[in-house]
Amino acid sequence: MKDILLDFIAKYITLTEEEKDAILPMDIFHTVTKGTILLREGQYSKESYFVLKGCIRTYYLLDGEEKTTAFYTEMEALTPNCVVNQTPSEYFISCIEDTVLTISNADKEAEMNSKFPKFEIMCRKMSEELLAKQRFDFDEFKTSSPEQRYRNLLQNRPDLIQRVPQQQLASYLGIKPQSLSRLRARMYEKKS
Amino acid sequence: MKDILLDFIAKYITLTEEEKDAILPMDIFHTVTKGTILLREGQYSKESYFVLKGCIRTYYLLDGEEKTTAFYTEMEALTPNCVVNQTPSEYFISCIEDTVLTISNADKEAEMNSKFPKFEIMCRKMSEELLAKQRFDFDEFKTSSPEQRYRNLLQNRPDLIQRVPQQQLASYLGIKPQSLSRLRARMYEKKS
DNA sequence: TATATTTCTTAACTTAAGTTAAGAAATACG
DNA sequence: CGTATTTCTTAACTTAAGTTAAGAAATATA
Repeated sequence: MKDILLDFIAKYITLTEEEKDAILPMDIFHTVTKGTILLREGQYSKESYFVLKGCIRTYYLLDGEEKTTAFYTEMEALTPNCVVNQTPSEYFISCIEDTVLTISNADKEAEMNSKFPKFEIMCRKMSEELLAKQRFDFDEFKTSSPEQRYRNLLQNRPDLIQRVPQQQLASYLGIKPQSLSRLRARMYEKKS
Repeated sequence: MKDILLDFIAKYITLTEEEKDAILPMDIFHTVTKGTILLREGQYSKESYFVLKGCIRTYYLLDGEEKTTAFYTEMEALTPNCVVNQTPSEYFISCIEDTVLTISNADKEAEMNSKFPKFEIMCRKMSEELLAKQRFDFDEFKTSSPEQRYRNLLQNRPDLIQRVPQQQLASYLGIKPQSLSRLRARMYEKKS
């Protein structure tokens, strides 16, 4: 399991055995069961997450309705807005599946940075890449119809369609669950 | 004009007079006229922009149609995806108004970092904040209707509605120009 | 200033998403 | 295993966005 984290880090920087040994005992590994809520609206959390196995989602509660806006699966990191802005969280984070993840915070990051300065360089790179990806995804969303978005998802993250409930997928695609059902029916009858 | 840059930096870090003096002669200030294209699809650029005065936009050319996805005005920074990913640009960047901006690149950033290490800390902070904002905007977009998005824009960036052509605003809102016209007509007849 | 060009608005029609509701399918759980 | 609960699908109807086209308004330019 811990190899996933090291593999991920290896994409950005090269670690010595010493450094690897420094990371693992940091007590950042956690196993959480399906349905666990990691963060609630209104909380002032300082925790960042990195998914090693499983799937978590962020969702807003608007007019009593859950609006899912993002999913994080293996090798994906999430620092909630509330951590960055030091404001109460506007959304919830919950586990869609039994999930193994690392939970970190500013103190632990500082510890990492002092143990090996490369770490900061890695974070910078990750942050930049994430920003670029985020912007690309947003652009793609803006310039696509719901059907195109669904086709994109099929193309790029087919696993999500299997592992995530449709109602959550729907709001992720910016539509209602009924519309997603209909859209899919439309697509599959076109094909035949 | 250069004060705008210093004011912006002051939001993140405190500069000594020496440091201020180090920044200004770096030859990063440029004035570009309305209509200038700073970056074209396909180019491998390494330049980052920071708008001091004026407005620039990013747009994709899809099926011969311009799809505007973002605007950058005073005090906003843009590092194009192609710079981060080292890939050809997927979009264009052009000036909507006569614009004053700084144009920077990795070399100049390195120069800055060596001149005062605080600079790197600032970039990290900015990057994190930007990521949080970007995610928030995306979430808001996903969970809103075109009309809500327009109302949001009226609320949060009313200047854009004045300074940006409607067809560009429309794709920024994820709809067609005709739909924006109609949407506005609908809104204003409701009010009366 | 007059004319050309671009941008914006309006309208009629088409397509697809939102809404409400009911039943089917899948899942949870006693 | 069977029942309860949740999730998904389907359908009919409403609302709004996409499309096509034409004319008005604004802007650029000769």
